[in-house]
Amino acid sequence: MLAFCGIDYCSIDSNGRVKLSPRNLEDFTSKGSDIVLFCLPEGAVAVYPEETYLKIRQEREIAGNRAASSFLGRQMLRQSGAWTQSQRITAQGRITIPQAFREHAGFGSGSQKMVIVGVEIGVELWTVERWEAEKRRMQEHDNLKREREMQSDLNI
Amino acid sequence: MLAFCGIDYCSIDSNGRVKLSPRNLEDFTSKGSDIVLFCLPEGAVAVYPEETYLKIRQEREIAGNRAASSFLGRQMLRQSGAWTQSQRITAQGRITIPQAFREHAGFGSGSQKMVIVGVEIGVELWTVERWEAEKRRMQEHDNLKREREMQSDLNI
DNA sequence: CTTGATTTTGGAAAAAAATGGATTATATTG
DNA sequence: CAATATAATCCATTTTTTTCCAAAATCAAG
Repeated sequence: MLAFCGIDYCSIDSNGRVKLSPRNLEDFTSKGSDIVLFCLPEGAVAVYPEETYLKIRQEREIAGNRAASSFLGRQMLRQSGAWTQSQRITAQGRITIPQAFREHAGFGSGSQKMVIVGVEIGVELWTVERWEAEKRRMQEHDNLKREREMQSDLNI
Repeated sequence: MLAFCGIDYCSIDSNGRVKLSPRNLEDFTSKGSDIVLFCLPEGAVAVYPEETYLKIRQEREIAGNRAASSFLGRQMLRQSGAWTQSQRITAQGRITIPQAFREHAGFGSGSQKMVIVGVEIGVELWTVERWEAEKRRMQEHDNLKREREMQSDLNI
């Protein structure tokens, strides 16, 4: 079975809680129920199993211990610290998105529809509008790429 | 579980006291309840566990051990001396920000809303306004980065 | 050195928010 | 169309946060 695939339309309640589909739940719990929420610059919230996140985190490890004594170093720490939070999936299969993360991803204060997108190594939470926009953006990019490939095939 | 992560909206009272969230409190107390307050040039106050701060300071010392025999050396000592203060977290999980530090970070005299930002090795205290500005600055940087990446994908 | 005033500190009570669970609604499958 | 499974809403309980008050400590003036 492929893990973390497909798209779910579901809802986030006024307390920021999201119920995972049984399929996604299973994918998470098979790696332990510790997860990491991470605000993506794209304007969505990513959810990874903790062990997966730790690997990602290592790849962009900060050089040396000088981190806290320079502007850039502090900014990097701030970036990854502020927009990351670990959590545990509840007994009812729900996760709670913290206030600041909800704002980042464009979720209002009431309960509303949203989209959970599987991204193979975890899932991403999007508002319906932003997901639609992202889909369009990806398609445009692909179209451009197609044209380039066709063009360069002619030039050989 | 990741330490010192996430963002908390909370408040500072008219005496400069801030209540830490249980999550952050736990992260501090696991390293002993001695902490160091440090005014950042970014216009916020950083809070590190004492042992973490000592490491940061050591790194800085290596860079310049001219100490008290030059203008620059004295200025560095003055800088870290004046804008650093050690303290202990109270039994109620509160810390008190000294008057001078409050002014540095832009906190007025009354009680007001503020933001506690996790930075992996400690936390930072920001006024709401300054944190919003800092967020925008980081986001702009990310937007530029995204455009570059997309562009270079087309040029392969 | 003593007294009075002001600031700081700790604690408790009230308010707000988050959590868990259960019931109701919706959708899906046979 | 009915039965089952899944999702969403609502409510009660607990936890957390904030405000307020009293006690202690510090400081200043006499």
